[in-house]
Amino acid sequence: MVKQEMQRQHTPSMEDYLEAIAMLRDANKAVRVSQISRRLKVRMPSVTSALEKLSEKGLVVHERYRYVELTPEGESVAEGVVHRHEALSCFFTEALDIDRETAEEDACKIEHVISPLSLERMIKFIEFIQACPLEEPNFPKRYKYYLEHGQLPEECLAKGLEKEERRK
Amino acid sequence: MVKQEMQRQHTPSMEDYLEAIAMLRDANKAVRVSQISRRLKVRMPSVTSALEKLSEKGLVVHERYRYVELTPEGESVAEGVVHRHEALSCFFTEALDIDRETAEEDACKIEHVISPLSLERMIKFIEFIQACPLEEPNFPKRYKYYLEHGQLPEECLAKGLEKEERRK
DNA sequence: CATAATTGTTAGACAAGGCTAACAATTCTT
DNA sequence: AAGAATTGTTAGCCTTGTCTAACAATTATG
Repeated sequence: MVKQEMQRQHTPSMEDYLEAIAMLRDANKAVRVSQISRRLKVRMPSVTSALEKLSEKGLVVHERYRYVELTPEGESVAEGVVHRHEALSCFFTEALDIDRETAEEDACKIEHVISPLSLERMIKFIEFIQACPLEEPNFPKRYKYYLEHGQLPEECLAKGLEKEERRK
Repeated sequence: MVKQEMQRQHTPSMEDYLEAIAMLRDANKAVRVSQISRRLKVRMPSVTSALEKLSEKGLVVHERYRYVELTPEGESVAEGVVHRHEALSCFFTEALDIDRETAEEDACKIEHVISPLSLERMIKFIEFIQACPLEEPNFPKRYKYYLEHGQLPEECLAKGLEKEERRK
């Protein structure tokens, strides 16, 4: 097998459709064209034509005028997108202390382009700051202080000074 | 003034062209169509037609068969893109310990879609971990340990146990 | 300086992914 | 169950951004 540029299998647009279908199905029961249209803020004809393409690729099942379903393969693609979305949005809210709305917006864009490695590291990062118990006030707390006050909290400054002292 | 969806002014493609022009100019002296073509891995006619569009928008100056220059406005747009790129790539390498190549690739994609807030927070984050001197082994060091070994370093585990003990 | 090599442009094709207008099927309401 | 309301589809158009092929200008070289 020749080593070739492993390029993303599906376009951002197609990923958005798959993700929307998966999430609507999880929330409700049967997925309709109109719902996808509303959720993605595109007109219904755009949905119809996207579904046709996804059908051809074997990712969804859609008979005219009927509900939409994911095939097992479509399911697994959607799962991947949703997973990336959730990891990203969690990283933005938990690690960077971004508001939920902005975090969601950014996740929606970035989920289509981020590398597996970077995603994995963000997940590891969250695990790490959640697991690592060293000191209180701990890392996220000190970080928030820095965000709010534009400078390090007392205990950091103090330690910083100590260090400088020792160096003399 | 009516509140309206503040949408990104320029497409990812246009931003890529502006960024490439700025960086080529910084590296060399005069920017040619062929250089842009090579750097962005698109064919020359694509460059020509992109330059025409950017000209119409007043972002570049380009007379047929001659060098390409940025207008002051093009300059400032390019500066923004380059700034986002550098902040992102720095965040990936410094904060998440990603290799330079992957960091660059991700930065190239994400620079077109990230919100100003998330970008600002990433910058703040880097400043913070670089400035905060609390303990050694410090945060980035402990994080790397976690990456390599899949579990927290000794001193974290110890602290974690202490905590649990106290709770009994 | 004449011609070869390189660089750049034009013209035209094409794919993706949106849209509107018009029509068709389905579902709701009485 | 018949008409009204809703939902979905078809047809066709538009923009963006790429490409190839063919031609034109510029630059380099013997």
